Amino acid sequence: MVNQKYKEELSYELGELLKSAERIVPIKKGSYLFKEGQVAKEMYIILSGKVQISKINAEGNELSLRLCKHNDIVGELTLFTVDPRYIFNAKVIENGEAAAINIVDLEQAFFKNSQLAFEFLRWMNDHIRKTITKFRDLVLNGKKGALYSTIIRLCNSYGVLRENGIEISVPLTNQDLANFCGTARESVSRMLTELRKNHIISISKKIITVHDLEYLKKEIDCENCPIEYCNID
Amino acid sequence: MVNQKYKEELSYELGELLKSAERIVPIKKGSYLFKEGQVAKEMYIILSGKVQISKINAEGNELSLRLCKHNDIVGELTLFTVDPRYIFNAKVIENGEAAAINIVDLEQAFFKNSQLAFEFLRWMNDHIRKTITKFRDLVLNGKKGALYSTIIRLCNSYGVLRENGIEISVPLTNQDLANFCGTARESVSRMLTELRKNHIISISKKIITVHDLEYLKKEIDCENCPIEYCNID
DNA sequence: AACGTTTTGTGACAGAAATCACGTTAAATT
DNA sequence: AATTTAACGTGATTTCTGTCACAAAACGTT
Repeated sequence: MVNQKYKEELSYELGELLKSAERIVPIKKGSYLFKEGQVAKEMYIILSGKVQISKINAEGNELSLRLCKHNDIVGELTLFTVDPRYIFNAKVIENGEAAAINIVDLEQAFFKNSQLAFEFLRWMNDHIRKTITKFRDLVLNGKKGALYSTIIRLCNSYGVLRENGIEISVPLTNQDLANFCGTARESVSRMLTELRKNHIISISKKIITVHDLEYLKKEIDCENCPIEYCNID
Repeated sequence: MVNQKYKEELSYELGELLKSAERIVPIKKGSYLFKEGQVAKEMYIILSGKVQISKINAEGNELSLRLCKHNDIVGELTLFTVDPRYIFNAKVIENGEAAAINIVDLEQAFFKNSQLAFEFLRWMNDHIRKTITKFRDLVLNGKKGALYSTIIRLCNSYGVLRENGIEISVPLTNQDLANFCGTARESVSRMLTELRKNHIISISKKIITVHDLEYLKKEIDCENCPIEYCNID
């Protein structure tokens, strides 16, 4: 049974899920929780630290899909498959711990415990909704729309309110942002320069502070959808 | 209780789901099963006919997300939400019938019946995996990649083997294809012209026949993922 | 068959975005 | 502090994609 120290901080649903957890693994910056193609035996709940989910294509371009933190579930897409293999890379970008849940056990737990299955269904539903709205932004509004949408989502997931705006509390290089947008590093650099020039954002030590979130939202016809669907987790 | 005539054709999982169905509704070409923003009371299983799921943005551009047929589930994203509203449009493009499932009843059914919840979880998991791979193709390989990926998926969902190739058994205009790719109609027209010139495809009466699927797959570095994840449903 | 409507193909052009190149700045390491 | 490495900014150029315009073709209807 798993260490109890995180239990209180978890939502009820995750608490239920965590009862199935086998062990806690430490995660170290730079290492991978799992890599594409590996046989999948476990799904993870991030307890602390940060993990980036990404996919690398044949030309070597990396597409980042999620940036996960405390209470996020990763490796969930391997459930219910005949030959379970991870289809993405999970790179640790900040030290922490993750609870590992054996997927065979979990599938059985779902079967026995409809409360658990129900909560996971709810999570899955939110997750797919989030995924679709995220990609819609990437596809429909060009590269500028992709970047602005990414910044808005980062604010919703990692924003800390400061007197001069919202600070995104994760250091991100231009290349990191480019990977989230499916765009070139140089294009991101140019767009960020323009945003700075117009005092929409400012950047210091790879930390972005957004001074005018409304501007970004207006530019991409943001519908102000609920924050549960508009984040980068 | 629902009409029995379709039961035999359904997979086991859908059969289970269908037990919760309340009524069968006829669907007529040109009408909408539901529209974005409407209060959602029902989820549907398509029994026959075809339904296109799409989203229209502020500028009036339409992005098509799915093209659904027999045994596909639509309207599923409204489950488990506090103020359930449809977030997409479901336009009927071929006459048929759909089984309507009350979402409140269904949520209760999931809670009571873990078998049912389990099967639906499996479906959701496949669905999100499919969604991610689809959008990845749209984002990473440019507009040509988006079109080729869409054609490959259409083959997997609606392809009929002919002596000269795979016939996509749904009439599609260039605009329809453009909507699936998030691209301009004229761009699609040009790309299709080029594919025809190179004898990769041919088109007759809005029906595309693919003569060289391998060419399309090679161009977008297709990994030959399982057909369950590479379709347009 | 004649008509109106929708769809298609294509040229011309403009704007967006990727790529290449390279000097500068910032960060990490010794 | 000095040195190496990584990240950034930006001009120049090329490629890709969208937009506009319009004629031709296909389709549906009477």
